[in-house]
Amino acid sequence: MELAHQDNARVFKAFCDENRLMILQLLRSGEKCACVLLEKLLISQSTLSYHMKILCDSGIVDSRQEGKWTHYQLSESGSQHALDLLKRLTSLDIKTVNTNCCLKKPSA
Amino acid sequence: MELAHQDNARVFKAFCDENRLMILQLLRSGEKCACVLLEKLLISQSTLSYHMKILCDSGIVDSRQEGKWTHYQLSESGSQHALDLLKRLTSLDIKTVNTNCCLKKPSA
DNA sequence: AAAACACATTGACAAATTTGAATCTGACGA
DNA sequence: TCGTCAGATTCAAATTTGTCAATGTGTTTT
Repeated sequence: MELAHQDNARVFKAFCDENRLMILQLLRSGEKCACVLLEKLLISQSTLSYHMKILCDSGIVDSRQEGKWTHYQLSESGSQHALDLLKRLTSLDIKTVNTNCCLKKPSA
Repeated sequence: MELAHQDNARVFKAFCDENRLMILQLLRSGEKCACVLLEKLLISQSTLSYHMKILCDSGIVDSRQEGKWTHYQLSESGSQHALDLLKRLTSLDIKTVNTNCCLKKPSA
């Protein structure tokens, strides 16, 4: 288990860019289409598109097409997955706890 | 509130590199000194030191000096902070929900 | 005191990420 | 059908990140 470090890293890439955090903040108030996001951010249209792709790929955001508009919203399942993952990555694993380390010199 | 996107992004940088995820995984079994981590990873000593600095700066890992050894362990408070942050970043903000968007043309 | 050790820091380079201008695609609207 | 609009994609440039060799700093050992 737990070998998918590459996939796990991708999930958190969603959260380590300032612009993406601003986008998420905007989505906290509900579904938004790209044009609304664009007018609230100081970035170009192609840059927004680039970030939305990363957010969707990470599973944190869902997109919905409606005519020529694309609507984005926070994904509940994606967020839950990220939370579960984060919890797992930072919790002690009782079964394997072992603090033997170099400061305990072999007394042999 | 919530203007510290730069600081928030720093927290999640801890989790978006494969080597750092492997390091966290190793720390799940308890406190480890740098030399133990080094022998389990295929990276140079300076690279390990670079990653440990990022992990400590993000608050996810604490370090403790003991003689010439440095011991690292998961920070419970740092992890909790990351969890709280993630929860906040991905939850709907009931107070400001507003899905008015461009597809609803003004009927004026 | 001198040598060895553990780890941090610096510098240089490679690789990945972020950016906007230009272009492409598909969906309306006239 | 043609022109326009929303947004994705491509491309090249700029920036950031990750890496290791070399060196620095502080500690322990001899």
